[in-house]
Amino acid sequence: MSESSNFFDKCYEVARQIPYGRVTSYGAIATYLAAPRSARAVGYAMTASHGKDVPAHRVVNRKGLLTGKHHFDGINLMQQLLENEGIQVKDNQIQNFESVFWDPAKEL
DNA sequence: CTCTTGACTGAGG
DNA sequence: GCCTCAGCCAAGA
Repeated sequence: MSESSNFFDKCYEVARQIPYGRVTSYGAIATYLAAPRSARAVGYAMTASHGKDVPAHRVVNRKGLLTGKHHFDGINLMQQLLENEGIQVKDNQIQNFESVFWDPAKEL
């Protein structure tokens, strides 16, 4: 119980379903939640995902840029986590983005 | 209720 | 491909 907001919980669930070594975009999650216009709201939910079992480091914007890295404990933490999963990151930009991209609306 | 901010996205030049 | 503008949704003051 105690759901702060159903919308947030939905975002967390999808983020948790992201396979290891893969990433997705805010819009992809929003689309999967039947709210393609709520991409910013998804990012907002990720901001509150701290302390939860949500791999928010696997969620980036549509360009594959680590726009949310500043919200982690360290500026390099997000990139470190991604590289730890075998994802190459260069200057906040995920390399081979479309290869590591995981779309919940299609894969799920 | 109104205004502001934000881990976004798409369209236009 | 890059830069700029506008639209959208959710939470907080």
